[in-house]
Amino acid sequence: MHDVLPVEPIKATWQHAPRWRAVESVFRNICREYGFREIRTPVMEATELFTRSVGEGTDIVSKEMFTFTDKGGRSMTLRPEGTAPALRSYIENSLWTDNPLQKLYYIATIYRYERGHRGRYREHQQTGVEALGSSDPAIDAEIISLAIEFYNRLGISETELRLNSVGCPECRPAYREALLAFAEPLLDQMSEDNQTRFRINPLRMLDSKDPRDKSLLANAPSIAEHLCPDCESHFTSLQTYLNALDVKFTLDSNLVRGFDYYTKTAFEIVSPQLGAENVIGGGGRYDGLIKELGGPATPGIGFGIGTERCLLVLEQLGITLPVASESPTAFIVVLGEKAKPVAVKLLNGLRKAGISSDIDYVGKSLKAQMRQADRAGARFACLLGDNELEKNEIAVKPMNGEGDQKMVPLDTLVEYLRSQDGI
RNA sequence: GCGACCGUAGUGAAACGGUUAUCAUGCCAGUCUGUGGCUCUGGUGAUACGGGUUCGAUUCCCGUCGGUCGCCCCA
Repeated sequence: MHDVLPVEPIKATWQHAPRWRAVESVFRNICREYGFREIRTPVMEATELFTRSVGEGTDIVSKEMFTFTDKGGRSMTLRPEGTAPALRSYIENSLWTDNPLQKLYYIATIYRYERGHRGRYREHQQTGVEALGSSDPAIDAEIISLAIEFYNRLGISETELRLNSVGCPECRPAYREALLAFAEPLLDQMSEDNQTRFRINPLRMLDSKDPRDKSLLANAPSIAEHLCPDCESHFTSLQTYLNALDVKFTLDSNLVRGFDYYTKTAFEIVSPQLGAENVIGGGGRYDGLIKELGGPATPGIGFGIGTERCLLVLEQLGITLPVASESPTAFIVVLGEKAKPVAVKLLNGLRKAGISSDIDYVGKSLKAQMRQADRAGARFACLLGDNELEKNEIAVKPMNGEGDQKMVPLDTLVEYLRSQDGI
């Protein structure tokens, strides 16, 4: 876990709130342009939601959930992923009655109980989208191109999109059998992990990074050869759409993702800028999941993007996204007890007029107040002391060499500041 | 869940087992009796926590907590 600060840390410059806002803002804009609308769901859900959707045999459910019992004796879990909560909400609120196709996006904090290191955190943020109600491969392409466009707008152009089809309940069992038959005689030569996978989740054997496993399984049957006609044509069609959108991809028949609910399309996007944790986004189709969770039989597809990992890539690339200034236009410098109430009232007037402004509340000296105005990046320091009070004026000093200090009548300060360029 | 390494002012870094724990930066004040940035001066502020070894522990050992990096897996 980590803090995201208003000041930029020296070592981890990505833990800086303005950078997060910039990334989120790019994501929101793209989602709006692509016709996705925001959904917000609670950070915690009934544990059963995740055990049923993500799958009992997955690492996430078996060892990575933040689970606890609430005062009513119910088992609750901090969401370890974004899809299941969105679908739960879709079902509970019968969103399909609003429109048979729901295109949703979220920016959510995700929790996974695991050992952290660079790029992997127990608490992290994912931005994601879900399109519910369409089995058209064109929407798979839209979702994928949305993700690619997001990276491009951030300035992350060097990415690799890996694509696969993991089949469906029609064709996967046959493939599974073929794979088991191929692997069984080799089992005692494989890694311990893969021997476990053989029993729990055979497809994951393909994803092993162990060199022994890789060579043993090099000639294993490929899912591509076992797809049913429906999955086959969906996959082919998706590739046609991606080509039409000029989205480059690499077919990877070993790509198996860590959720049990995926059907047909599965993809992930990796960045060469990162080390061990190089996946900056991933997703897939989950045509059986909504029904499984108690809703109508409805196809769906979505992805999640790791905000922290994107920020790490940006840091690696030395990219700083433009952010709106947080500096005030005016900083009121107060001298003496008499001026304070006048200054406070003035400050309120400036703010009501939409002019960002600030003042000291810790009894700083004149010099310190000037320094604070400077460090805050204020465009004008407005000095109010006994001399000014006598004449009902205020001294307005530009901080960036925009001319000389001027005496301005108190009741025209708003007008004066507004008349300055750029305000 | 497994393994390796690391925890010193707010931040970033120093300190053969031995004076008052050093430096930079930040912050406060003075230099400038009513004017920011640049000087110079002063002040502020730290050994994660709990045990142990030792005449003496920031330093060595154990535990807890936290962090970093691998494995696994994922964003």
